Amino acid sequence: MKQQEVPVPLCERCAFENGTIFRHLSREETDLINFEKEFRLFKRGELLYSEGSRISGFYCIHKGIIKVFKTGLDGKEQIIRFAKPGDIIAYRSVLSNELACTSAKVIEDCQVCFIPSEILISLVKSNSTFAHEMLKLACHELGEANSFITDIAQKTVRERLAEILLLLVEDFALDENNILRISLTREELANIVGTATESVIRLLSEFKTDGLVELNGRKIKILNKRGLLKISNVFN
Amino acid sequence: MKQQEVPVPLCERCAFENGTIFRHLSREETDLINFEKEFRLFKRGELLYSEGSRISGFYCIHKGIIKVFKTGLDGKEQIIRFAKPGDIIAYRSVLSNELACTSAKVIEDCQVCFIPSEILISLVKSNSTFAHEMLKLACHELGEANSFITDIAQKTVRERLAEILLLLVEDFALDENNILRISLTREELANIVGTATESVIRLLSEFKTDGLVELNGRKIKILNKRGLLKISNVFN
DNA sequence: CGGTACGTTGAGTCATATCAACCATAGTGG
DNA sequence: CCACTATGGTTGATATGACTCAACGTACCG
Repeated sequence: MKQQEVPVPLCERCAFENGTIFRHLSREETDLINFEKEFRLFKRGELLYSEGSRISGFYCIHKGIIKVFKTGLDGKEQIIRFAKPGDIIAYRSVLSNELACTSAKVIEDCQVCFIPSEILISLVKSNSTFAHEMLKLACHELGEANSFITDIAQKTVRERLAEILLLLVEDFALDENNILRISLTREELANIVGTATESVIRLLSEFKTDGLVELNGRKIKILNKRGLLKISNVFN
Repeated sequence: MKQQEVPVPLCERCAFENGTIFRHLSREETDLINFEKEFRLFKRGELLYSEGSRISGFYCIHKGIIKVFKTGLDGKEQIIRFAKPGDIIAYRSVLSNELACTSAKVIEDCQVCFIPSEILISLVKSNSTFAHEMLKLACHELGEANSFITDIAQKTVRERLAEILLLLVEDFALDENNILRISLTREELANIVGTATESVIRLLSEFKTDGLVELNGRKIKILNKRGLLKISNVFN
């Protein structure tokens, strides 16, 4: 399919369907974004922006999945979070006016809207409800980052892998066959958990042996959530 | 010294001297805070608020040092950050309207102002510059959290300890004898780095052997910043 | 003077990283 | 159509960083 054949989504509609942050905007404001934004398509593996670069706008995901990661010294990626339809990325650098502290790469083919920095800044200035919602968003993410720090610092790889699997279930849900609706390489899984690829492989096959998951390439079928929860050492 | 003998700081003055976020407020706005705020003293070891509790306001630090931490399952603390004069804490929970995701405990005797939640919310609503500055603050912290995640996930304990020492030098500076102006127990150091107390002790004494630091109880004298930088594997 | 919190050291263990070899798959180009 | 290559997955052997446990020293405090 050629790029021009994919219809450009309207913000007010996408806000409703995907629950974007733009749901707190007036019709005039979403119209402004519709006018100023640039619709882009990206394929798996493509890079949206990379660490250290200056950012001239942020992205609102309409379709697809993106991984946001930092690159360690030896080139090893640490995945910080995923963005899926309705999420925005790169807003951090825009608002703090710093260079990008992460890179973003496509996991699953994407349709995104690119919105210039000025728009975000001016909305924050002119619409106080929107500003508050952005603050809620940033503060919420901060809370999650703090939890993640504690987990990585204190839990074993085994515990973290179980926890991450459950988080992925929360974020991306299971299909009708209980298969996780996000497909990651073993290396990517390792780069979330913060471990070596081989360790993920070994632990996954242990989980399989224990009847917690079923593996078929990148398809992970979740058989026993409760069991994973127990391993992960979280109670919620 | 009795509590009433310590003079209550004025926000407009403290904003100037300590560079608080309130420097972006008008005189009327700081006056409002001065009127509504409650001045409090805390001694080392005292708890300002704790994880899971509902927060009715936030704190602006006038004097002293506070550690902000999460408690892991086995009760082990993970220190997330420190707050020193000019910093505010607990704003995250206020703005996201969530329960506190951290606890805060005094490291060095403190003078703080407690400001009710409503004030912060209303300032965000009414003063767009202030809202933007709060966003910058939150986004900046988010960036730091992301770096920390990557470090903990990828670096060795040795590297992290060296890095943390340098970060502490940045944040709290050295006195005239090159001694770090923050005094932490070995356990607290371990709880920043994310390791066991014994590991910190062993590594510190290695650093001492290698002529990088000099140890005298909790006093840490920094002898060779460049050496620590090299160990920490950061170049900046 | 006993108690409590903190610091230190040694020994043993284990989880996890590293290294190496190998297989499967898919895309590429001649 | 077939080598060729790249990428990802898997497994085993080995090394080791870091944790745990335990004992003991030290210092301050009421």
